[in-house]
Amino acid sequence: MAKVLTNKEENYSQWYNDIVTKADLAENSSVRGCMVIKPYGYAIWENMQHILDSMFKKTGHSNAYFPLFIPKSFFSKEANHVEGFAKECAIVTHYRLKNSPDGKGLIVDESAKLEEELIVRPTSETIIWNTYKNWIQSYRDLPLLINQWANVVRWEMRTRLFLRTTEFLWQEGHTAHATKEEALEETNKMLNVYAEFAEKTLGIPVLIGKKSESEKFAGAIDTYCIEAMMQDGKALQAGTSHFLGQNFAKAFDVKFSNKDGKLDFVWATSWGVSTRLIGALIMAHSDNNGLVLPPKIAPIQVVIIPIYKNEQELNIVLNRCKEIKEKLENVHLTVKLDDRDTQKPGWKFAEYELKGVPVRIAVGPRDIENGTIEIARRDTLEKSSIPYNNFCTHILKLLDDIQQNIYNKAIKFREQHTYKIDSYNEFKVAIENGGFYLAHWDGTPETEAKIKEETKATIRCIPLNSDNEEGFCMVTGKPSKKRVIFARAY
RNA sequence: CGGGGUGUAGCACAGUUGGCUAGCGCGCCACGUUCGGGACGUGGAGGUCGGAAGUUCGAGUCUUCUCACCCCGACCA
Repeated sequence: MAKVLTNKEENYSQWYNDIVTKADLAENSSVRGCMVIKPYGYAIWENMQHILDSMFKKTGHSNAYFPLFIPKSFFSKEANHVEGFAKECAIVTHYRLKNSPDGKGLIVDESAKLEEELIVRPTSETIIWNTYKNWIQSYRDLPLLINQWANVVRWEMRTRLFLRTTEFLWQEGHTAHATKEEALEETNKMLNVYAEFAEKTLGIPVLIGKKSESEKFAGAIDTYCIEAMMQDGKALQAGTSHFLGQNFAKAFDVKFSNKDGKLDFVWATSWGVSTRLIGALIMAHSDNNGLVLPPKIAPIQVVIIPIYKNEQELNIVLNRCKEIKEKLENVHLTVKLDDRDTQKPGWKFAEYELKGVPVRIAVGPRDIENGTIEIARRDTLEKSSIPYNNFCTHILKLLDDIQQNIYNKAIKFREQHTYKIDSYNEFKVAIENGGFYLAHWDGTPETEAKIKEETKATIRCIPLNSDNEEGFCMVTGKPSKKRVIFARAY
């Protein structure tokens, strides 16, 4: 087979880019730092949307939509928030163009300058809280549980397909609560929704934890996150859930009357995941033959490829293929029958491997004769021949196996690349090979900054699900109550 | 914004100290043989060599300017 992908071990970035482009997920657009998501890539995103949406509905959330543009003044009402985002905003200053006097195209009409500039949202806290102010008067209006599916723009210096683009798609939940406890519970609940989605649907094991002060969201009291390990040993933040305290309520003056008739500021949370999850999916599971998709998220779960030499064989084989397709669709699988006569079977095999389709069925004259079908699973690349009778049950079980196996493989990889470490000198050497390092830290931003500067590693999170352990900071030797996770990150 | 690099066919590239009609591979089109792991043969189409100016008898090649993109840093879901 012709080599189509860069070897993962040779050049991880190139391998990643190859998969994104060759599996037909996305490409760079001519617009600076922006990405065109192609139909196959978008289908993955749509599946994520559907599954997440149903999880949000179950937890009582509703979808709504807020404006793309945020007046600059809204944006600067929360001090930490503005500081965090000011450096990466796209700003609308004018609303009209005119013909250039020299006849060479269009220029900005200076007379159409906006009185107040509009910011293209990098996140919607400000516009949403400005709106919530009018929606909330009483404890009877709470909790307010809203989610938005939207695009946002962050003017990043360097971009990478799916992982960091100037414009990206995401969902952002913004909730308002009467009490601190309830808001904290919401923060935690949504973090767990994300963790469950990552693990059960995407097959990506994640660590749940809290961000350090320097890594937390601009404007949050606490930021919680799910962190995943990619196959080069680097960490990827796959989702965040923020406890915003009363920061935004105070900035936008959102008060409500409680049951005792007293005025109080509401408590807030926000949480989001983005198209970055597609990048996570690629980097967590793919191999040198291309993408490997967990069945639950795959746009095509089973592909059927007919094999034939002449028209007579084609008729027989194609009839069998159509039967197979119908039976699989009856058990609610997404099936594609690729009966194009413009590509040959070998080409199609390679193509669907590149695209990560979990199960491939091939049917040829030999199978018709023997009463079998050939099935190949993408995760292990194993092929086998099974009887045509009752193949549906077999496929359903196989898809479950694949879903589970992909997750098991990923968690095994993470375990093999997670280390407890106590010596900073050893850490400096070991971090070069990637991986997660559980180490003691004295809790100060200074030490964190020193480690980042010297090793490019950051604290990914302070894990929530691990036991306390007395120890001493690997850098300063000061006492520590718990190990935190260090890694290099995307 | 600093440091480095690249612009030649849809993609990936070669093109010598300036020289004749600008090339290879993949892909594309046609025909034939093939079709159970990205088939092969023969023929064919496709280029203002990123842009502008300059040097020269002559520029893909040299000079200046300019634009775009990529990589490394700072920033970040």
